[in-house]
Order: sequence, then C-alpha cells, then structure tokens
Amino acid sequence: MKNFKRYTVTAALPYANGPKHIGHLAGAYIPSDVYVRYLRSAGKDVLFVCGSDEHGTAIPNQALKENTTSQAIIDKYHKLIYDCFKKLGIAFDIYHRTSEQIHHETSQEIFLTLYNKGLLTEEVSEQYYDDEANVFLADRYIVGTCPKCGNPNAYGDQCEKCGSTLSPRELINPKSTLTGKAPVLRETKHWYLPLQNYEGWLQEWILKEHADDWKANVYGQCKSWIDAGLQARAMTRDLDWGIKVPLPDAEGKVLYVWFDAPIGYVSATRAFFQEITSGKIKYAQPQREFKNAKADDWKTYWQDPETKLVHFIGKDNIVFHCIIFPIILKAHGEFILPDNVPANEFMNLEGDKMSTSRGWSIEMHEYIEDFPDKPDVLRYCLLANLPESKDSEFTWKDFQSRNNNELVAILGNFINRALVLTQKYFDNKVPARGTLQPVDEEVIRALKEHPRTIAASIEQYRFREATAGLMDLARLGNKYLAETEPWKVYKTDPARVGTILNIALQIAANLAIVGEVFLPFSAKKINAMLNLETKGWSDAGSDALLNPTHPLGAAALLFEKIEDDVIAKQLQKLHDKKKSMEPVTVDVAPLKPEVTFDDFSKLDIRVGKVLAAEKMEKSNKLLKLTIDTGVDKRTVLSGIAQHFSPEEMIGKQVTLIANLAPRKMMGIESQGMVLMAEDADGKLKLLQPSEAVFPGSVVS
RNA sequence: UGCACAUUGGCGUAGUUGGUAGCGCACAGGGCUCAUAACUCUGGGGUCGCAGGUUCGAAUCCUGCAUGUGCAACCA
Repeated sequence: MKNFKRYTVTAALPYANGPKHIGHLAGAYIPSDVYVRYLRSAGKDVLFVCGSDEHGTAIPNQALKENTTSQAIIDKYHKLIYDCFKKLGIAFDIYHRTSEQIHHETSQEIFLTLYNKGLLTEEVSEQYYDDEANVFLADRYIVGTCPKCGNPNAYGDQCEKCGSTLSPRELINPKSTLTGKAPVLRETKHWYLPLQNYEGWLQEWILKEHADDWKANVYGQCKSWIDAGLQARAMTRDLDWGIKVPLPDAEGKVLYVWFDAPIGYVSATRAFFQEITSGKIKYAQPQREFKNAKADDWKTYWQDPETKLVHFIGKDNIVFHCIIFPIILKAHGEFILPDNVPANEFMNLEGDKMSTSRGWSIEMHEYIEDFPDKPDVLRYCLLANLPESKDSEFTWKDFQSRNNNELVAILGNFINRALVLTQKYFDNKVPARGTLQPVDEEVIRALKEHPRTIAASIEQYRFREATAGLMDLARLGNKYLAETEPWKVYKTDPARVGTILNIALQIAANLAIVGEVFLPFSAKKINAMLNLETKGWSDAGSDALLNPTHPLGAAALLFEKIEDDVIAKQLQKLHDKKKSMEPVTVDVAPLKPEVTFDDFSKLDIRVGKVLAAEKMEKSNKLLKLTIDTGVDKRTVLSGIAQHFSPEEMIGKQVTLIANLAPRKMMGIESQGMVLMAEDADGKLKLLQPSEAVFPGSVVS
C-alpha cells in the first residue's frame, strides 16, 4: 500500500433543507470522525472538511413550504446541523457553506476550465415549462396519465404503477405539480459533461486499480454504471437559486447542484487556509496546529499526489463521488482523485426505514435535547451498529443495552474499579510496580497488541470492529482484576497489590488514548480522573504512561444506567411523531358515478335532534336512537356504538335521511339513517350544522 | 423492469485467496464481592434464504428462484 504524506478527508455535505438524523451520522459523519481522530492522534497531517450543501431545487421548494425565503432556509438549517455536529464531537477543521462567495468562484473557475478546454457540449432541447410559476419543470414535478398502463398519477420520469421508464413528453395530459396547470414546451440550452468519453479511463482506474481496496457495495455500484454505458449529463439547470453559469449567454441558468456540491470540499479547503492565514476566522476550527500555513496550501491537499483523499458518504451518493466528481477532477487535470470512498449502507430504525418526512427518525437535535450529556452513548451505539456491509438497525432497546451492558458495566466499571481500589489502598497515588508474574506479563503483552489491531481495523475502514476492540481492551482490564483479586491479596501482600493496580491504571490510561478516537467526551473524563494530559497514539500500548506516586484526580462515574422508562418514552415519542406526520388525505375514496339533480332531490335530508339513545342488546355496533325529525319522533338504528356512547348522543343534532325505506335490524325497525363522516383512521364524526337549527330543517 | 449489495443460532452480527461456523446481547450453571447487582469463568443453542451445479471438500465459486435495500428519473 502506498504511503501518503497527508490526508484530505471529506464527509458528505449535508443538504440544508431540513434537519439530519442519526442515520446520516452512521452513514458518513461518525466513521469519518473516528478515522480523522485516529489519524490526528497518530500525528498525521490531516484536514477534515465538510459544510452545508445549499443549492438545488429542493431549497426553494422547502422555502415555499415553510413560507419563507431560500436564504432563510439555508441559514436556519446550516446552523442547526452544525450545532449538532459540534455537540456530538464531530471535529471538522472547517464546516463551510456552498452559498459563500469563495465557493461560487471556485465552482465557476472549474466550470470555465472545463468549458475552455472544450470538454463540455452545448445542447438545446425542448422542456416543459410552467408559465404560471415561471419555472422549467424537473421530470419529477410533472404528473400525467401513463401511456402504457393508464395510471393517471404517473411521474414525468417513471410510472410507479407499471414501473416503466417514461419521459415527460410521453405523458397524456401532463400537469405541473406546482400549480396544477398544463405545462408548455419551451426551448432551453444546457451544457453537458459527456461522461461516456471517460469510460475507458474509469475502467482502468476503478475496475482495475481499485478492484481490491474498495468496498464491495461501492465497487459493484460503479461497475454496474460503467458496464451499462455512461451518457452525457447536463451540468446546468434553469433555476434562479444557485451558482450562475459563468458564460455570457447563460441568463437564468445555474450550475447543477451535483456539479457544485462536491466542489464544496475544495472551496472549504480554500476558505480554511484563507481564514487561518489571514486570521479572519469565520468557519475554520483547526483541530491541530497548521504550522507555516500559506493561503495557497489548499492546493497541497487537493493537487499533490502524495495526499490521500478519502470521501465518506452514504450509499445513495456513490455514483456522484465515484464517477461524476472524479470525472470533473480528471477533466480539469490538476486534481488528485479519491483513494477510497468507503460508503456505508443505511441504518434502519425499529424495523423500518428512517425518513424525516414520514416522521420515522431520530433527528440529531432531538437526541441532543433529550440526552444532552450523552453524546458518547450515541456515538458508541452507532459505531457498534454501523451499516458497513449491509443495512443495519437502530433500536432503543439496543441503545439501552449497549449503554448499560457495555459502556456502564464494562468500560465505566473498569475505570471506576481501578480508581476506587487505588484510592482505598494507596491514597489515590499510582503505586510502584514490583516483580512481574506471568499473569502480569501476559496482560501487558495483550495491552500492547490492542492498539495495533484497532489501528489496523481503522485503516481498513472497519470501524465496527475497531470499536469492539476498544471494549475488548476494557474487558481485558476487568478480567485482569478478576484473576488477580487485589482486594483479597491486600490482606497478605500489599506490595503485590501495588503491582496489580499500577498495571490496571496503565490499562485505564490506554483506554483514554484509544477512547479519544471513539468517545472523545469520555476520554477527556478519564484523563481528568487520571490527572493526565491527552496522549497520542504513539503512546498507545505502553505500560508506562503513569509514573509511581503520580497523584490521581477524583473518581467519577463515566456513564450512568438508562432505565426502562426512558426508553419507553422515546419509543412513544417516535410513534407519536410518525402519527402526527401522517398525511391528512389518505386513501380518498374514488368518485361515484354522476347523478342528476332529480336523483338528488328525491332524498329527504334534514336535521334532527336525538331525544334518547340506548345500546342495542347483543350488538356491539348498534345504538338505538329516538330522533325528533320535526314531523315526527322516530326510532333510528345507527352503527356507531364503537364511536359514541348513548349518553353523549342525547341532545345532539344530527343529519339524517328521513325518507329511506325502513329496515329491520336485530328485530327492530330503523326508520332513517344518520349521516357520518369517516376519518382516515376509521373514526366516525357526526355531521352537524355549524350552529344549532330547528329540528326538521331541510338540508339541500 | 434492469443493475448492484444483502439474506448466518431468539435478537444484533463477523467470517479477507473454498478446508471441521466465530462474537456481543439474551438464557443456564460456577467463582468473586473492589465496582453503577456491575465483573469473571463454563455451558446449551446454527443442516449459514430456497433449489440445483462445480469440487476430495462450499457460508465462501457458478446458475436459477424468493425476500429486503439502494441506484437507474433533471429527487441532493
């Protein structure tokens, strides 16, 4: 494997149209953060960039939905998302924004370079235009009747009923989903990147060079794209929100969001060096010292072949990061290419796909609100369940058991045991070590081995395995104490106990070093308890991190148990949220055949008043109502017993059909029918005049 | 519909070139009591989605089928 001088690590730019959930964390942000923390701890030259993706059609759409401006949307969600990352310990060197000037310039420069090299093609085509909303319509925003199966709700790109792929022009009776109007065809010009010209190169670069080191899901996805044959893809759009196409004849055109978004990594890097060299810090938060940095240093991180570029993303982004963006970089000519793109699969939640819009999700800010002092618990739980090779599952029960059985019982407990014993027997000072016994030598050997295997896992992007390694190290400590039983030995041989606790404390100090990568907040606490400065990975595995007589800090609990009711509450909250998000109009019954006015006027619909109500015996559905219809008082049976009690019906005004032929039910004749509206959830609601009217009032 | 990835004990999963299937949780029993009834040891439990094939030998390679997810659409 090639040895690199430095690393540029990116995490997918979150799209700033809404909050992000823990599935996003598991996909890209937690693994990238662990990777970077490890590299930093190992003293590597690494830069970790991310930022908000703030262009594309979905932003103005979200603005419409929230009744505000696009700018307000991106401001709101940029802040929300970044705050969450910070509180969860995701340690970017810079978290930038694609709406910044420097990003617009960088994207335009790269676009112009491709243009000037003659690598973009220009094409005029006819596209549907909504002349009420004054926008060109993306295929998705057009619905109409499917020419193949007659489904009236087929999208401009595909009919979901018969599965056939369509183009908007094929739809019968196309309509804009924005205004409901029929769209018109209009000519528009766009600039395309002919991806097919790079097929040969991609075959060489991905299919040959990365056959072994890219993950199966990533490699397979790329192979399927390349084998299917690539096509020219438009790199511009008709939209007024985004980066202006830097050409004279491109009024009203912006760069395609997938053209500019990955360039965001580059502009963030540029902004980073600009900010730290000028001292005008706006977004940069350097997580280590950047000595003698120059504004131009961004180039080293993006153009020097000795830099290793790694993109962390979710599986939905594979094609953009492995095919399209690399083609842009390659076409430009001066950039390095990603060495790896360790894309994760998706994380499900309690047996179902996570979805913010369906309300089936745990948003980052929701977690932080409910568990403000537990960022590491979430980090650990996600790390232990990362969807590295297939979709995985987050459940609150698992969250609880990971916390109680692993963080509390194994890691927290070991640290606590080592410290409490030292307090008790050695006045809270690190005891000196005597002659080592085989059991000591064995544990020291194992201690040295752990950081090595953990590092190897991380370098292969196997973060789940690496996390298990951390917990194994804590297990090693517990096992050592159980085997040596210092609390027993102390009665006969206090010096021997000194040796044991010295070694146990060295293990604790190692847990702080290794833990910093996975659980930074807890690692900090361990260091405070040990009264130790943060140490780097080069010290990991050492059995001499604490010197004899070194005074320890105060012992405190590292993690606390999570009780059942906390978990039950979260589950309830999740289900409630889903319910509140359910669309109002579900399964609306189709229209019945037309009737004439004469048909309608045959019905005698009038308002009556319930005088008496009682349950029908042996029926769980029927209520027997006595209704004042104005002309008479009559008995009506109504199948509403599961929705209304007899008591609450008495005195109510109801709408009834008074001339419906009488019908016998359960031995009693019903002389009319009370009208009800059935809600989406099957619940019945009374149909009443908005204000009380005289019984017998006719409805027409 | 096409392509890609996945399918392993009750649950969550590992299995890197084919060689008697590992781990965590849960479960049962033992040890210990320094520790947040935590720790530690031992044990039971899997014909590796289904059906074929290649091989001395297949969870692993090939074919077909089923199920799930993603992509394919100007959805970020």
